[in-house]
Amino acid sequence: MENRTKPHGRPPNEAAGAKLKAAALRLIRENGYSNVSVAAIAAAAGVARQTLYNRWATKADLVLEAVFEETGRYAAEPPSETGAHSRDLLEKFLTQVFTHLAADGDTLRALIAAAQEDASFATALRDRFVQPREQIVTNLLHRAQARGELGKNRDPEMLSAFVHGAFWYRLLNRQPVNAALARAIAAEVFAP
Amino acid sequence: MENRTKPHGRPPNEAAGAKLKAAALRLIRENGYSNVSVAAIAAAAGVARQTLYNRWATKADLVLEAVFEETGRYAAEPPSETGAHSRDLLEKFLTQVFTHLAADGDTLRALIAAAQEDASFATALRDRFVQPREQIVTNLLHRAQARGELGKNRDPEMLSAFVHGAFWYRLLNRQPVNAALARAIAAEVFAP
DNA sequence: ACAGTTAGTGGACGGCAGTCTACTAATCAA
DNA sequence: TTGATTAGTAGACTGCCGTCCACTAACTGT
Repeated sequence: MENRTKPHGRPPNEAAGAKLKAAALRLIRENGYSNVSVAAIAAAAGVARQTLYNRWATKADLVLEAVFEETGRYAAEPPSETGAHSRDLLEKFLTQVFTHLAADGDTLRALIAAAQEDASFATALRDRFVQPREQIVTNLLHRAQARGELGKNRDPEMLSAFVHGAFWYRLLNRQPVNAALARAIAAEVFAP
Repeated sequence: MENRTKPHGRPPNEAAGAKLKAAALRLIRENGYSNVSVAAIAAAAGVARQTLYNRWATKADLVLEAVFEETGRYAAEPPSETGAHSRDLLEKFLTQVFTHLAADGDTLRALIAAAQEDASFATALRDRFVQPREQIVTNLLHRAQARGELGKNRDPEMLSAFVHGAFWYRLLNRQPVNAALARAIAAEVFAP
């Protein structure tokens, strides 16, 4: 039911939202997530603090949206077509994710941490970020199984959890998350 | 170089530390980690806030020590001896860890979150909690490989990251971490 | 007994998050 | 033009964290 009741009142200043997202990303990349206060973001955007809270409930929600707009598109490409081996498709996909994460790995760590203290933000993070990526890998593994590149006795859901789990485990323990890890994960998943 | 200079001055009140740990565990289990303030813990222990800060730098450090004293011993048992298959040893070990974690799963999530915002606490958590458990599994997998229960082409370090990663991934995404997961993990690691 | 040293207490302080309120600004409908 | 409605601004307010300080308490060596 489209609630198109043509709202009255002063229209939101779209530029303010954009400036807030830009300021948040810039400040956080410069100083680290926990060293940037909501007040500092609002000040850098030239906007009142309340204007930020009019759009997002917490700093985490703002940053999630800002990061998502920058990197969210990339991982949306499902690698399927060609005749390449599924192992290589998986490695390529993971390498892409890890590469685009290089600039914001610390920020993602902070967002995962924020999700532990805020159930509704956890849902948002899961819906927008975690689930889609998990689904891509699960689909890839199912296809691999159908093509006979993965044993029929393997469990694609569990393996997908292994893959993302290894990624999270490395990330949250401040260990390198790079192309070498992508290669090692893909090799182990498809180890004969 | 043992610094045994027999310190002068008023001796620390050992009971205060114990009361603080007990109060912290009790309050957190009742109300959740983030709903318990340092002031509340100190008040419940009948002690000044500064006394808490004399012993621990943050709430996270206090809680880590309190949880560690309760559950830290359990996972220290390395399952090796018998003639059982390594798959079953792994499942048994994971079931033990998950079971003893049942009461404090939310607390562990909060500690992992705290580690993302505090590098020195991250080190403490890793040294006391994460590393030892990872080592146990890695050793188990190496033994399995030596016994021929795991293919020579498999990578025990990567598999260990898979195991703990799957655990973290489930825990941090608020999904069940129970005996069924232990069974599924062990089955997948040793899938032929 | 007394000086030196360390611990515990109560309270002040600055910084931050998130809420709220009074006021001003922009838009639509009648 | 006027009233209703919504957005933005500035600032107050509460609750929390972590630090700091002045004062008191307990212990050791001389």
